[in-house]
Formats: sequence, structure tokens, C-alpha cells
Amino acid sequence: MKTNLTISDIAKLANVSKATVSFVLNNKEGVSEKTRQRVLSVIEQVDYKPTMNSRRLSYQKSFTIAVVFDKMTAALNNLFYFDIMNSLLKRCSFYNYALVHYEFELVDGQISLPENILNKDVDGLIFLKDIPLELIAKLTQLDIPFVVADDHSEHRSLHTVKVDYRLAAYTAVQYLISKGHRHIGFIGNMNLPAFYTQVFSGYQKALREANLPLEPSWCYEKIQDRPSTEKYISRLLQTDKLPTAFFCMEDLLAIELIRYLQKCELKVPDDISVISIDDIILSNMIYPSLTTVSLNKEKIGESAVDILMALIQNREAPNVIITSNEIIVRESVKDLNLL
Amino acid sequence: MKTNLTISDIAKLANVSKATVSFVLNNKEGVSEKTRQRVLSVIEQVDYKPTMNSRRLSYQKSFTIAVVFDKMTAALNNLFYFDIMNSLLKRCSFYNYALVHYEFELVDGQISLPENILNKDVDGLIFLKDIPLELIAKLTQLDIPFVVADDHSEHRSLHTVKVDYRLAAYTAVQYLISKGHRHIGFIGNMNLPAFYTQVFSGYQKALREANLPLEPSWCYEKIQDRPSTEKYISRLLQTDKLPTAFFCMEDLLAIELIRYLQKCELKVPDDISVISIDDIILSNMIYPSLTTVSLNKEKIGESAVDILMALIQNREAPNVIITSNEIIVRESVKDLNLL
DNA sequence: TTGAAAGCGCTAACAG
DNA sequence: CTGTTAGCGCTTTCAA
Repeated sequence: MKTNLTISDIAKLANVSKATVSFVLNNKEGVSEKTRQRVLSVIEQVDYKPTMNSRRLSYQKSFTIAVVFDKMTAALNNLFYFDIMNSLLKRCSFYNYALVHYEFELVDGQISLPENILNKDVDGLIFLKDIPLELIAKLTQLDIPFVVADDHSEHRSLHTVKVDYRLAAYTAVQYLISKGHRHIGFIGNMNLPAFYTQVFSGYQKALREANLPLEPSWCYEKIQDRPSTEKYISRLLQTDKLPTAFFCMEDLLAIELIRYLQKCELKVPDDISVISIDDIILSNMIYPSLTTVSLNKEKIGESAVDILMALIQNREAPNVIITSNEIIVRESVKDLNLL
Repeated sequence: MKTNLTISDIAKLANVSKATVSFVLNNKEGVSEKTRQRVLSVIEQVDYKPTMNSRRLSYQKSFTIAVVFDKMTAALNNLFYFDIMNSLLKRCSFYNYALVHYEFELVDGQISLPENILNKDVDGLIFLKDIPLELIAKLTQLDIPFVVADDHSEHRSLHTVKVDYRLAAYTAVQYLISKGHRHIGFIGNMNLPAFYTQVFSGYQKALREANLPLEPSWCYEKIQDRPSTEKYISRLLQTDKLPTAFFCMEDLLAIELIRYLQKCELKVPDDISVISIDDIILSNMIYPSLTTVSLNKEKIGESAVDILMALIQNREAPNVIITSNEIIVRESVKDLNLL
């Protein structure tokens, strides 16, 4: 078990000072080509790797950023962020930053954060989905840079990566219309009011442009989980007045909807079509597979890291909005034009 | 923007030396109760948090461990490890360790690892699922502790958390039998030969004990993805000789199977029952929801971290085997006894 | 172009 | 019980 080499060892071996080695390591100028080569070759020969921890101490930076989840968020919701996380990971390693995972919690209006964040043991934070005001306050007070990805809030001073959900909704509904649907329901919830508003307004816009009426009994914004889905659908089935298609705020809702429709012996898409937004990994695994509007999750993650890096380096960091209008055509929408 | 307080500041404020403050911080003895209190109260008053990076340098440890994924592994597979990852996260924070994420890659027999691992910038590694021999060699050479969770290999010298898949398979098939099934197919693949062997042997054992024959045409071990599933099932349908139930090696396969059966207008579980192993989050979201044997993923993650911490601290670290025989009864298995 | 030396914040012998 | 001091490995200023 050989003890690790340090910069002094390299200096000795190359017959230079530690400073020179350091310059070479960091590609700084002020070193003659000859010595640089000599130093490099020593480094190469002994396979020397500088110790991050020393560097961290010197720079007073940790070279790591954290994704921080809401402890309360169901695993299910995290699922949606799976692809984004992969993209975060990639982008971090591009910057030679480590990506760590943490959770925060809001109890009785009190934010609790892991020690390593309070410590400032991370250079910055990334949140997925809107965060509570209390958290914003706390972070501002801590003076630690952060960005919120997939944020829906109107908070002006936040650094965010937003998705144009209005466009996504509009795209989805317009697709239904193009397939001959005239009776289109809306299913969602108001957990994130701003999200709801955007999506609903995209839905409305598409209907309006096609001169289609908005039928209130087909719009239900209280769908959260299995029970609420079942309640709504079973009630709707009693009225015997069904839309030909449902637009859902997000894939998870659509998947639950399809599940229950099937349970009620309704065929998707033969009896009723379903479309939504997200394109989570699940969407392609159920039957019928879900037609949906894909969000560029790769881009969301990438942008979040880019913004955060800019903040860390005190550069300009304009917010970004991801526009999404790519329909992933699968099996859950019927083409009524073919009839 | 006040500059951060250091241990010297605290020492000054409390009228003691840095050493004393350090002792207090680390709950070491050799400090009178009076001074300890005084120091603590100063720390509290100014809300002092020691800097991890200094500590890291002193200890020559990073206080972080990494989960390392195979870059080639489809996101789908990662899905299975979602719950485990959450559990890793929890357990790490219990130990006050940070959890970072990395990827490794095997190209042309060459292992490539992120700089921060080669650096020894992590105290240890956790892998989910079997890792290539090349990687084992590389890690041994690097002399960095690691544990493989959900390992199936026979590698004697590895530190692992294994799952008793034979028991799980046995449990699943036995459940089918208890529900009156006599004609039970097996669906799997040999991507991980040891995994296949274990599961298949559990399947066999259950059949044997019930004096049920093993019908080769119902056993198919080449199912990987959508195409192979479709190929097998469509061929089987032509023979008109179907089992009443299928046992699948893992949920993902079962979900794909159900998807295709439905596509072929076969009803699950009315026409054919399906059971498997894993209980991934998806299993409850499809229709019909999947009856499966749950693995204690919480425990898997926890044990992996525990073992790794032991290794890091040079303590004994016995491998652990998670036994799993808990059936999660949902909708995909029909009770033939009721007929 | 290079080297010496101080410093980053904490730990841990050692001495008192 | 407490303080002094020498590191930990790297960066960076200043002088040569």
C-alpha cells in the first residue's frame, strides 16, 4: 500500500518547486516549455493525481453541486425526474463537478436542510419542481446559489428552467383535433396552480381556435390519485355523455386514467382516446402505449447545470424556457378521420 | 456578505485554543465541562459550522461515497434501482456521508472511470447489479473499497448484498400453484446466467414439490425486449397449447408480457395469469396490476451502505443475503380454485 | 521563468 | 485540562 504521491514529490522528481508543478497542473502560463514538458512527463510516469481535497481547501470551493428533493414528494413524482437527473449527471461531469443528492423537508413552516448544505459544503443547488417560499428565503439568507428546474412559479427573482407547458398542452389538444376529435375532456389537478393555469390555457386555446365548445362536465381538475380518478370516471360513466378523448395534464394521470377505463371495460383508444404531456419512461410500457407530448428533459437538466455554473462563477445567467411541441405518437389516440 | 467564521474565531471568542474547540466539536474528552459549555455556547451564538473541506484534508478522507452506474445500462433498468437509491441516500445521510453519482464504462475491455474516482476523491463505491471482471480488477488495483448490491455472481472475494432469488421464485410459483394453476410457464433471459439459474431452480423446485411436470415449450429464456416477447408469444399462440399462468423472472418482463397478451386480445388474468419478482413501482400502475414477490429494497440499500462503511473503517463486513418471500397480491393472477 | 513561503481551516501530537 | 505547533496537499503572492 504505497502512500499517495503529493505535489512535493513531483516537484522533487522534476527538480522544480511545488509552485511550478502547480502552474503546470493548472495550465497556467509562466513556465518554460521545457520545464513544463519535464514536469508533465514525471506526472505521467508516476501517474500522479492531485488531491481534490487540498484543492478544495485552497479554492474554498467544494466543486460539487447537489440535487435536492422534497422529502415529501412521492417516489412516483421523482420518477418523472429520472431522465432529468441523468442529464444533470452528464452535465456535471462535463464541468468536472460532482453531483450529490440530498433531501429537504418542510415541517410546520420550518425548512430543514442537510448539514452539508448548511455547511456550504456544496457550491450550488438544483431543485426539480417548484420550491416553497420558506426554502427560497432560507437559501437567500444562506447566500448559496440555486436554480429551480421545471419551475412553474411567477417568482421574478428566481433562476429557473421553465417548460412552456401552454404550448405543450396546445400541441396535444391540437393533435386530438387533427385526428377528428370534437369532444375533448381535460383532466388535471391544481397542486401547482400556475402549472394548471398554463396547461388549461393551452387546452382552451386549441379548442377556441377550432371553434369547439368547452364542456365543463368534461373538465375535472381534482384528479390526484387512484381514488379521485375512479370517483370522477365512474360518475362520468353514469351520465352516459362521454367525450371521445381526454387530454391529461401529465402522463402519470393519463396512465392512471387508462388503467381505470380499462377496468371499466372501456377500450382505449377504441372507445375513448387519451393524450398527455411528459413522455415518461412508463408511457411506452403500458398497453395501449401512451401518445404524449415529449419534453426535452435532457435540455432541462443541461440548462439547469449551465445556469448554476454561471451563478457559481458570477457570470450572467439568463433563465431558460424549454419549448416542447413534439408529439410522440403511440397507441392511445384513435384517428376518427378514418371512419 | 460576512466572511465565514473559522475555528480560530471561535477559539478567540471563547478564550481557548483551536485545539480545545476542535475537541469540543468532535466530542472528545479532555475538556472540562465548564469550557466545553462556554465553547458550545459561543458556537451556538454565532452559528458556527466547521468547514468540511479542511476536515477532509486533515482526515485524508472525503466523507463521500459514490453509486456508480454502468453507462450502457438502459434507463429502464435503472428504474428497478430507484427505490434502492433512495435507501442508499437515507443511509448515507445517517452516516453523515455525501452520496454522489457516477458512471463507468467498459469499452473494448477497457474500464473507464470518472476522474473523481481515480483521484480517490470518494471513500468507497457502491454498484447496483453485477460488475464486469475488468472493473473488479481495476478497483482492486486502485485499492478502493466497494460493494456490489444485487450481485448474482459467485465471486468469492467480493463484498456483496445478494437477494435470495431462488426463494423468491419458489414463493411466486408456489403461490400460483396454491391458486390452482397446474400449467405454469417460465419466462426469462440469460443476461445474468447466475440470476437465471437461481430463479429457474426456484421455479423447478416448486413444480417438483407439487408433482407438476416441467413443460419445455412453456419455458422460454430468450425474452429481452418487445420484439423477443412478441416473437415468443405469437409463436406460442399458434400452438394453441397455452399454460394457465406465466412466471416471469422480473417485473419488467412481466409488464411487457402483459402488454403483448392484451394486444393479442388475451385477458389477464382471465385467460392467462402472470406473476413475477421485484415489485417495481410500475407494477401497480398498469392494468391489470401485477401480482409479484416484493424485494426489500430498503434493506438492500441499507446493507450496502453498512458494509461499505465497515470496509472504510476497516471493520468486519460480512456479506448479506436478503430473503424475500412476500407476495404482493394484486390483479394479475386468477384463482382457479373458485371455478 | 522559477522558487520560497504564507495560507486555506481543521486535527492531533506533544508539552505544559 | 489546555495551549502550542506541526502538518494535511495545493494555490498564489512576492521576490529573485
